[in-house]
Amino acid sequence: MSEPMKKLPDAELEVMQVLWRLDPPVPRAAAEAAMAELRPMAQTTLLTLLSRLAEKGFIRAEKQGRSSVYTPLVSREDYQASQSKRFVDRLFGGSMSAFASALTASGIPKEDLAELRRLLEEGKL
Amino acid sequence: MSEPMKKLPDAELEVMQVLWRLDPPVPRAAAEAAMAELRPMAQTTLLTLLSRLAEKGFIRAEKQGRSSVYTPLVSREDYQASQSKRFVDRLFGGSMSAFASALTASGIPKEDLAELRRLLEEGKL
DNA sequence: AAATTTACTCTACTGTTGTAAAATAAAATC
DNA sequence: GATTTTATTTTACAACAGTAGAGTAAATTT
Repeated sequence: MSEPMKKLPDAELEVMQVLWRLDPPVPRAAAEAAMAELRPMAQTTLLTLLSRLAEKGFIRAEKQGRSSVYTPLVSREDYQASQSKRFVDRLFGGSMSAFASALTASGIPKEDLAELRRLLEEGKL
Repeated sequence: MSEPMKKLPDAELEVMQVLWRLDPPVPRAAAEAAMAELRPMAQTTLLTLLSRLAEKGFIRAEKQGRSSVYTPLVSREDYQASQSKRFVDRLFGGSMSAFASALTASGIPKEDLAELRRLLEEGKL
């Protein structure tokens, strides 16, 4: 599902991650606070990124009183799924053996990979 | 291993993929031919990308007679491993359950995911 | 209502990426 | 040795990305 979804630039993805974590619609102040504790960013920078995300159709911005609230239009799950496909295709040409090797050598803790394996089992495979 | 490895832009990664497939050192003409059958690209565009990769330390360029040959300095495996870590961290915050869900919903064939699971098992986990 | 604060939008600037023509240099051919 | 071909480097340039100051408009405070 949703393969032709554009990859977001790093800074925009960070903003999406913040929005996804909060209850929509997310007031500007809440987004600002959450972003601030993630990393320092000028208010206007955040606003620019929110505008760009809205232009791209990833979020909707609405005036709520005098300030704005933001609602993700693309779910985190859909985005993660589409980017996972993209990642496996682009980097491994779809090769699962290459992918598995990379994960094993990635520095991701063995316990985590074991958990991933378990989850893949449970997940109807 | 090798977490602090910079992500390559799409076009440069395509060139690396081509180089990785061939026996090093790769003559310019061979790279050109391999790239051409992957997708159309002006010769000078390829040369620009090779220069940029050399600047970044991903490959070494040497004069062999009148033309150049190129040798990857970063292995495909190392790059794939570092980017896998980066991907899981950035997109899933390290959450294996989110990662597993995304893979399941990604459109990657179930057989492939089953194979991945199997490979993770074999891979000492 | 003047001054201040708040909340955005506009404008801007630097670096990166994708792309390739133009310029240069060296070698091969006429 | 003059000309053409080949190989690479330079230059170029638009779009995108990261960042944030300046400007503007509306609301709040004095």
